[in-house]
Amino acid sequence: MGSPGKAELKAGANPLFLREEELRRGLESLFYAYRAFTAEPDRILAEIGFGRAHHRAIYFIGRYPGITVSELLQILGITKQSLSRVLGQMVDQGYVAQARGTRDQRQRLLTLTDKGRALEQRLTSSQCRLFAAAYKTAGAEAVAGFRTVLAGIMEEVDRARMEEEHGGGEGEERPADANSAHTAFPNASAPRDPV
Amino acid sequence: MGSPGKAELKAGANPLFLREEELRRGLESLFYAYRAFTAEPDRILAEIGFGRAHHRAIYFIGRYPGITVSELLQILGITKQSLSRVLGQMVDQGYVAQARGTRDQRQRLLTLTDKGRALEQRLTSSQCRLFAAAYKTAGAEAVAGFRTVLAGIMEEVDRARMEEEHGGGEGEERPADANSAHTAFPNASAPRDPV
DNA sequence: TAGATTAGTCAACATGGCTGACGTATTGCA
DNA sequence: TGCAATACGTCAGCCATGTTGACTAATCTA
Repeated sequence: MGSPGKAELKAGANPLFLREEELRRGLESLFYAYRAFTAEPDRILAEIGFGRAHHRAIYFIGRYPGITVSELLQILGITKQSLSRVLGQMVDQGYVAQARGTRDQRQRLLTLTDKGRALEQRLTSSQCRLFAAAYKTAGAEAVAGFRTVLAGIMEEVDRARMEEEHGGGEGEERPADANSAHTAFPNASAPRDPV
Repeated sequence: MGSPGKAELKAGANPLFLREEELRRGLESLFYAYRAFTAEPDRILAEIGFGRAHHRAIYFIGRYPGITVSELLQILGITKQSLSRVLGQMVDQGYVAQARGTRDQRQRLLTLTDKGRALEQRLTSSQCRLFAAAYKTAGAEAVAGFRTVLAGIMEEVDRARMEEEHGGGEGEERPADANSAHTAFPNASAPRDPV
């Protein structure tokens, strides 16, 4: 505020200026919130020599047990070389287990070990605490708005994946043990868009 | 969902499971949204050999014209060595101008040049478009909730800075030209917490 | 005047992205 | 049956951006 270059925009109660102000506060909020969101996990991970990339992988493996490598790559949006670096460490150190797919033996179905699940829980519960506190203060209505706006910001692919998962099995019609013929990844059963 | 290790949690309509599901969807939404939020600026920046670190610096210099280096460091939460790398490039290439402080000649007050302002506008308007579309779809009420929850997630320091700035001068009682005796950074006039 | 503060610098290192090029096992189709 | 496509892994190297530590110079302030 007080930017000399935008003086003409802020003169009076210019609605364009107000709109940009409003939007800028949104951008900044997202920036600051995301930083807080990653801060505590980063500290936990640093204790064991891991980084944020490990967190992402371990989170989504815990989220979709039996997920294949290529499905995980799609979610993370990184190259297999980048993933392999962190995945290799997590397998070596006993956080992640790999099993050959039964339907397709080329696949490596990824699951968390007990050790991995413990770490994942520690990381996620830390972030959940942060969110739960914010949710409690903000109220249910604000939370609904929060999720709606985030859904509007994210890419359609990601929104679709979340919706598909949500809309999908509420109960047990999809048993997701690691060696079943399908994987737990929502989009996996029918590979509609080949990578 | 379908995690074998949480089978006991998801049996029936366990409220704890539902709560964790709800929270996890929040975590994922933030992750996906933040990625979309940075995607387009990253592409623009890559054109001119800049990265996300440049974006952050140029954004906040545009936001707080006349900001000092140490104030910018506080906002960004990085080391001066990290900042100096990107700041040096931006000064060299004529995106950012430095002026000695008049009150304190040790300070370097940072402002954007016309070239810098043009880039900043290009980056910000890209993000603003994304937000504006999401806001429009979600509605004003959702937007309020969005901002409330983000405020609850971010660190108090950042929340305070945003509030202070917002609550502060609506009009012109704080002329923020680069060589004035104070800086445009909200917390700058009274250094309440020494770094 | 002494010490604190602001800013800048050099060097070295870690993380986590990337590209490109290969190798291997397996699958699926013509 | 045989070959192309697929899934996965790996080696090598590059780049951006964060870190620590040490040190200099200018300037302000008690």
